[in-house]
Parts: sequence; C-alpha cells; structure tokens
Amino acid sequence: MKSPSESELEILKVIWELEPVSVRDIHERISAVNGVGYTTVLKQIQRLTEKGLLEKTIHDGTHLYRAIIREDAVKENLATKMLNTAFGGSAVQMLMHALGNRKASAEELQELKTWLDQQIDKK
Amino acid sequence: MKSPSESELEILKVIWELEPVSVRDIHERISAVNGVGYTTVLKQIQRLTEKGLLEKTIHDGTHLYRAIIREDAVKENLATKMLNTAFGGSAVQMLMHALGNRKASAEELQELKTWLDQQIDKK
DNA sequence: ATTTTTCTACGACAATTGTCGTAAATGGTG
DNA sequence: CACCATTTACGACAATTGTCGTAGAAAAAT
Repeated sequence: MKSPSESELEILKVIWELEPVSVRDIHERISAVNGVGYTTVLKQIQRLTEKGLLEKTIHDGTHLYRAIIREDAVKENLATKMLNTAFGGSAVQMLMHALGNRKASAEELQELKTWLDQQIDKK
Repeated sequence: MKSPSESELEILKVIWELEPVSVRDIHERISAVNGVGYTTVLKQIQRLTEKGLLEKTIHDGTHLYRAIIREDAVKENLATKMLNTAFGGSAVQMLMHALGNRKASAEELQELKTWLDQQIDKK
C-alpha cells in the first residue's frame, strides 16, 4: 500500500470533498494555492486513475472523477506508517513532536483529552 | 525543508543511534531487515552527505558519519507536515487515525493521558 | 613487497513524480 | 455546417530515489 505523495494527496483531498468532480474544478482549487497548470493537474489525475486510486465516469460528455480508496483508509495508512517508521510506534512521541514547540491551543488540548477519556472509558 | 524519504529515514535512525558510525555498521543494521546491498546503503549515505544532512570525518583511515540535522528537528518536521497536509492541523484527527482501528493498549492511552494532563497543567 | 580482502567512488538504470507543451477531440455558437 | 473555446490525450524532460556493478584505493595478511 504505497502512500500517495504530498501532491497526490492534495488532489485526493479535493476529490473527497467534491466528488464526483471535474478536472476543471479540481484544478481551480489546486491552482488557487500553488498556481500549477491545468495539464499538470490533469496528468496527475490520470496517473492516479491508472494506479487505480480514482475512477472516471463520463456522464453527458463530462468526465467526472471519484475516489476509489476511502479517505479514512488513506489517512489511517499515512498516520500508521509514520507512527511506526518515524516514531517507533509511540503515539506519545508522535503527538509530542506534532504539537511540540508549537503552543498547542488550550482548546486543542481539551479536545484531545475529551477524546482520550472517551477511549479509556470504552475499555 | 524537504523531508527524508522512508529509506533515508531508516539510515538516519541508525546514525542517530550509533553516531559516529561506519558504513559497515549502518549496512549491517539495515540489511538485516531488508537485505539491501552494501553499495546501495553507501550510495544513499553519500547522497545524504551531499545534501548536507550528514557529515563525514575520516579518523585513522576509517570513514565515520554523523548526522548534521537533529533527530528532533526531523521528526518534528515530519509530524508537523503530516498534521497539516493530511489532517488539516487537527491533532485529534491524526491521533484517531494513528491509533484508530488498532486497539490502542491501555498503557498507551494512559501514557498519552499523563502527558496531556501535564501539558494542560503547564498553562 | 605482493597478494588478498575490504571499502569507497562513480556511473548506470529503471521507476516515480512534478511540470508542461502540443496535438487531437469534443462541444457550443453563430 | 464551420469556427472558436474547452478538454483530454500523449509524450517529453528534469529531478529524485532505490538499486547495483565495476573499478580503483586503502588496509590487512602473508
């Protein structure tokens, strides 16, 4: 299960949000941020499709794309892989580095705590 | 600040642990896991050195390598980048996906809680 | 000092990725 | 239908990465 590159992930994120969606719409979103060309985005979409991560349907002449892999699965994969390869499986380590120097907002900490307590209760 | 690839990270991890360390020792560790050849590891080390992530010192004829970038900095970078690009900056999201389906052990949850409470107290 | 063993340096190659340019196809408009 | 504007398909190119093979340098053994 190879993880998508950062740039591929950008595209996937737009698709998860808007699917089924046209290349045009995806490009609009992406280029607004990084100014990349239309064909660049198109090519990447086509490659993702070849790789089986996306599916194209032609409806009334317009080509629309949908994701085949689920958002949760990809994110889980990313997070888990990083947890294991970079942080030796320690979630605390990962969290510390993620929030680390950055002053985690009180709300965020609270939110984490809530989720955590809930997890603990579930046992 | 481009992040190291997975394979580069493997090498960095060994170096952080053993530095200053010879190619031979690094190779031994790595190949024990994935069986990759000596020159493969050497080449990667050389490239990392070119890129300025490692430093080579020749002491008594042996070439030893040390890391120039600190372990914490790299990990922080990795975690932060993932937090932002994949999880929209939400640490809860990231944590949920990292622990997600996998039944986080009670100890791990407890450890997380301890760290969190400590963070909250610090405020 | 000569041979053998071990390392390092270098170059090569395939796969992947990010990025376009150009050409071909399709659709909409007058 | 003929023409212009969009879109899509293709191919190209440079950079990066993972992987070696080979050759030359250095160190160790005899």
